[in-house]
Amino acid sequence: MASLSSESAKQSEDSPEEPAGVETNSEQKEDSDPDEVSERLLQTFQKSALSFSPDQVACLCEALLQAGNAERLHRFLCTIPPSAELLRGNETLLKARALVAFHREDFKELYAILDSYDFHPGNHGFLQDLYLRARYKEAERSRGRSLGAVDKYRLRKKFPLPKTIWDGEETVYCFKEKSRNALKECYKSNRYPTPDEKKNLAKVTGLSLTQVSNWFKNRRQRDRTPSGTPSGTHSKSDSDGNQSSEDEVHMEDEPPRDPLGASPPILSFSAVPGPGGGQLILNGTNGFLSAAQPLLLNGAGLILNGLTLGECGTVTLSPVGGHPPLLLNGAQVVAKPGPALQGASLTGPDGAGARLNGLTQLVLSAEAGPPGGPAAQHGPEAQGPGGGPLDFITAPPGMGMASEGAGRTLSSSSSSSSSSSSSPSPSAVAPPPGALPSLVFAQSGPPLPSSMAPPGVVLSGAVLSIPGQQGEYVVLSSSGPQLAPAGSVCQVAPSSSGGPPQVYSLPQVVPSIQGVPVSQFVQRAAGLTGGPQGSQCPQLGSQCPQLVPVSSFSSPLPHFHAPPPGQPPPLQSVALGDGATTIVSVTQLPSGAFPQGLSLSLGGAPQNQGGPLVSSSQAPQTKDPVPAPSSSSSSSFFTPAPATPSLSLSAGGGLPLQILTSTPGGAGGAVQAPFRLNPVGPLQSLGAPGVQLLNSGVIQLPSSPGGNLLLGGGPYLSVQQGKLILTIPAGIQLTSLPLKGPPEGPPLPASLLLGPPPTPAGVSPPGALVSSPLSFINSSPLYGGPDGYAASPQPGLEPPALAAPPSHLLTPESLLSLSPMCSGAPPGPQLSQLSQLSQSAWSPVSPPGPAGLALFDVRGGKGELGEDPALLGLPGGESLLLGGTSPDRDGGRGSPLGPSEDMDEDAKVLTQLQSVPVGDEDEDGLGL
DNA sequence: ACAGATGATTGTGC
DNA sequence: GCACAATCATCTGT
Repeated sequence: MASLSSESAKQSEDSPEEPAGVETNSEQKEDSDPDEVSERLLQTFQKSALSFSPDQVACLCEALLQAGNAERLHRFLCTIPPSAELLRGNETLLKARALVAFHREDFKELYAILDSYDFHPGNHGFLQDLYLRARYKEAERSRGRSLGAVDKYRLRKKFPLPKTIWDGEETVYCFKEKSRNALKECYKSNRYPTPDEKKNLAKVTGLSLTQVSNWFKNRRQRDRTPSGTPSGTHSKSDSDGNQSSEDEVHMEDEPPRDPLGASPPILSFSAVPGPGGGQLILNGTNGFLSAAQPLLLNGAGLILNGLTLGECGTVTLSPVGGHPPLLLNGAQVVAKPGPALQGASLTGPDGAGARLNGLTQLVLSAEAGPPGGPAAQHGPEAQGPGGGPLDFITAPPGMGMASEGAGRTLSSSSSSSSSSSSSPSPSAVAPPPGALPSLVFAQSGPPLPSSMAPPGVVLSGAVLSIPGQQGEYVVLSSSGPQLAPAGSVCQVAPSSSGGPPQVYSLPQVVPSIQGVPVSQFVQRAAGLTGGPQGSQCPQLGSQCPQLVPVSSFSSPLPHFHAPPPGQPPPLQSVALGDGATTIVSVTQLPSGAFPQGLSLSLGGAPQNQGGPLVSSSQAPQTKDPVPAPSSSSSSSFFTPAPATPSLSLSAGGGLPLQILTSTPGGAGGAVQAPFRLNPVGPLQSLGAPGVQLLNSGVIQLPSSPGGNLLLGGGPYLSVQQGKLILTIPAGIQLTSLPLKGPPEGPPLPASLLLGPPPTPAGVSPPGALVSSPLSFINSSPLYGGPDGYAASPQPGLEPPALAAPPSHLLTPESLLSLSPMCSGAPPGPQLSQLSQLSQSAWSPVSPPGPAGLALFDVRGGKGELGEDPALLGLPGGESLLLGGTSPDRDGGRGSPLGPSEDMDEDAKVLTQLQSVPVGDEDEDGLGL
């Protein structure tokens, strides 16, 4: 754009007469609005711009400025040769150019313009506003989040207004010192000035009559109320410093501060080196994990690739079984001191320790804290029909959370930011901006299967992940032999190529609990758990609501694999590939019916080039498959088996797990459907081998009000081809713990925003993921997670240990968020998707069930089925599944799940979170 | 028009 | 970045 002007300038240097930038618009038409007139005028003028005198040009600019159409103004300016004559002394033109520069976000140019000329005081207001907005916007960009009042204040301090647009007079608060003095003088003599005196004061001070009146009123109020009465002296001496006189000791205060702070670890992963060798792999460029709470990583192998861990109170990495080590590759870990103390420790197995490769920021600080109070307890509320209190939620910074409050994140990556991220972490090393390093936490032990890249499929344990060669497909499945009622098969075929897809069959996963509805299990679980929490259980017991988001199937089917022939599923296949993302949702049947099997089939679809397709098919029945929302909400559907090779996962009876992914709707819309996991079931152990979540969009893990999320068995997250895959191996428990829920949207650095590397290959080494149970593949960032994740390695292991104290569990607020956030950077196609996705926020919704707690337990292991006492005995008894409902406030897009409840607070939270990130502010004020 | 209460900003210190 | 006090603005009741 600037180019236009420059070009034109060249052409007609001094001769204003040349038709310089003609090119600009040929298009016309546009709004029929009121603006139409101005548009026409503009067009007309543009054609003959040359003939205008500077005054006329200025007039036209003024008109366009008033109209507030930056676009047109820009076009118009392009037609004007930047000749000195025209510009000289033409403030209107400069203003116009400044405005255009602002809209184009060419801040440098804006500042240059503002500095280049001493503007008339009459224009100061406008230009000051422009200047400050530019500063704010710039900061927002670099920080990846919207600015709060304080942030803006600091920026104002940091970047004082240019003298050219400011008289230089100091102002305190809103009033200039001079005005304040005049008011004070008057107040001394007369606390109740007459209207005339007020008018006079207003005139003298430049303030409005209202302001003068308010000032006197407030002044009297302050004099009166506060402490007593300084009456005579009311005047504080003013500037001289006086004010302190009053004692400020007001009350003491502070009720207990947030208990939230101290909570049990929110996120813990533990993998056992079992056969499958539980590994935790976090691989993503965008990935961001932020937890207010401590992070516990316990397990055999941890691989963090490209993830940023932020705000964890504590991070504990302890290798189990001597397994090796942690590999941090380019990952950043920033932990803030948390209340609770688990002593942060980073430990490598054997001492061998973790390896840090690449840029890594590791900051661990541990503090001891009380176990945390349960701040918000779920109490009664937790339950709710729908809503338990959901706690957590994270929104991407960019996303707009209005509230920034929470998010603090590590932003090291932000590029320019002058801001020093001063975080306390000495050790922190800021990664180079651009580089988002891929971080990899790789275990030393098992070699990462990068080699496997080829079509290779790696099966370990229950999970199978295959990175496609070209990233074509990724399949993760874990098998759980046992229960699978329906023989579901997982097939993975490389899609991209037209070639014959290869299909692999994997054992099915069957979560079902012998036909028993999950809800029941839940209850049982509760009962088993007993304990303190038991009390709460009742709520749970009531029935775990199962989330039934969409209309999925109403009738229970035994299990199905194939979709009913007749129905054309609305969405049959989804391509996870960059390009198109679709949503797949697998829902359980509404209460009552549990489908026995669910199958997901992933076909190799051509993602953009290779993206895998995912289709889910369920059996079902009637339902209209598509509730679909107009916009895309998550819908559930069945997909028949795609012709293309596909991978299908089938879960046996009653999986409690829902997976919803939203699609971009195609188009334009904002599709924000998040990916949701709704846990339905209680703790049961499922024989299910694994659960996969594929989500192009956002994954939500709702946390139940009280729950912890336990992941046992080594779930891992992997990002491939831009997708985040969560794989849950055979046995896994998920419990949600409450966290503080700051929305942390971690602001993503720009680079992060981009998300997963475009490369098809994706970040994750394909083979790598072998055994881990849980994988997330995410093309888009993930957001919020459940508060805590605790993973217990294997069934055998005691989850409880990991689990946070019960008390904490309930806290609604705490949530863990996993968020790889993205900001909405729009650019590339992929990006665009991401951005869309990113917008969606996780909203945890409490499960419908009375208690918000649901437990999710998936176990795959062979043999380990169900009944694991351990599992049942989740800490807290509250178990949580991943589930969430979607609170969609957005428009209802559909949150199917949602019956929700009242979301009182949740709502608030959501609101904040949802605010969208990027960009937006601008328009406001400038009126353009 | 003023008193009060209350909400939003601003300014500072840690 | 948070906490807190100082200021201002706005709304309600009298």
